[in-house]
Amino acid sequence: MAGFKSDFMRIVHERGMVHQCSDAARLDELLSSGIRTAYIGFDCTADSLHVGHLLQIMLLRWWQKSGHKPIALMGGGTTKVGDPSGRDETRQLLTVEQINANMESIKRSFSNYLAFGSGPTDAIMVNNADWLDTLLYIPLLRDIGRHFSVNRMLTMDSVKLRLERDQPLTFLEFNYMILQSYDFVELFRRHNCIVQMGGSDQWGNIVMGADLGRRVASAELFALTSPLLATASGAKMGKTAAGAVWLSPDRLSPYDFWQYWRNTEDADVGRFLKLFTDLPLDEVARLEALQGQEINEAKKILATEVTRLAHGAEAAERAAETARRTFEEGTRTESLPTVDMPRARLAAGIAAFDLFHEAGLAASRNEARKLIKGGGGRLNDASLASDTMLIGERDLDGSGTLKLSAGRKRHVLVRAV
RNA sequence: GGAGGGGUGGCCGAGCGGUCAAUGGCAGCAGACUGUAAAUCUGCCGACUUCGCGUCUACGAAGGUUCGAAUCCUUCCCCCUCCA
Repeated sequence: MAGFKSDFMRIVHERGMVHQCSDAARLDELLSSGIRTAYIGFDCTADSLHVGHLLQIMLLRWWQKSGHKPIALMGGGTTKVGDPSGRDETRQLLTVEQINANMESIKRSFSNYLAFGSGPTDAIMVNNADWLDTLLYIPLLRDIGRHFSVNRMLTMDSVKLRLERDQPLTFLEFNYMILQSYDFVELFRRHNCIVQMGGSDQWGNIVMGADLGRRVASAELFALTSPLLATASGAKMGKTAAGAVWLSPDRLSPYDFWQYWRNTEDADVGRFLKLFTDLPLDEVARLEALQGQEINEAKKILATEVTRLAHGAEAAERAAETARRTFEEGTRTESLPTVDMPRARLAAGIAAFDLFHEAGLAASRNEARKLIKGGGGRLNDASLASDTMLIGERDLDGSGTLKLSAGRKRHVLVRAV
């Protein structure tokens, strides 16, 4: 691992972003002798990327910062097939409309991480539907299919694991790796792209693409994968009560995104700083050495840095400030999530459990009751004794708002209008 | 096409005529302890509710038997295994 000549290989290895690389020495050589192009493919299965994609995006970011050209490939075509990797069940088929809508929505997330344009190291975005949609079956079989050994395909983890676990695998999904391989070759032909990166579960698919490139285009192609991430206590990255940690602000507010990182386990702080921020390694070393309560400073920096990349500096500062005022000063801030409530209803009084439900702190009235009965409901920072207690105008502060909390971390302002 | 096995709450997995809204584990939420951490302990964990051992919806789908079915029967759908 030591002794890489190229910035990219040195940086991503130092930061622990690499799981496997097909020929690290040769790739290092190529990267130190000119501008190279790499791509990562992103499925359009949801309308937002999430934390699980972040490491891949950071790889592209370092690729570009190291003086090379990144391609973000949108899987407009491959999503119609569905990647069987790492799944026991067939993905639900999405309609073309859904896929296109998802793709449009996902595109926006990249702008903060990559500089797009037409210069030599500017990032570009392409859609594999552009070439996959019009493929003809027989020509594809004759030109590409003959290079694929079913024997070998059956040994690929994505296929093998399904079969070993007696889970069904459709022919449709079986074809995914062929299309992904085709993508790699197509991007080599169109953009002289020589590297495909991705998560470690993509290793097999990527290597197949590299092999195909060698056979049909005499291309020297490389695979580089990132490790599968879990938190120190073993949970998969990026899951919270509300589901995935989305990168789109429409799905998850910058404040909640910031909070996700602020709540990182102690043992993960250093690793996450290396993986998900641009901070120099000596700074990371200093932060992760902090002990006890002091490591909270490192978590705040982590949260703000990651949020800055995802949502911009302004949103990150605002989230940090909101959190500081809320948690450290215990004061109320306008920037907490706010729900409007007609003044007339407050004047009449609203049962506590109703208000918690309507404010979005509980999924149902029942859940709100249980939350409050269990001692987790707070009004203006004071614990609520009864779930049926009426909340009304007298609980408003000078500016006409009151604060509800579910537990210590989730807060909502209710504003009389 | 034939024979056998199976489809249970977010996931895994018990139940196999009533006491089943359904054991247990995981995940999740809340409380205690803390540092907005981890670990640990405690409570909650289908919806509604006049909060009551009340009502409704749920055990692949549709019918049926029964006072009563997740549990039995029939048909259908889907999955797995073996045979052809």
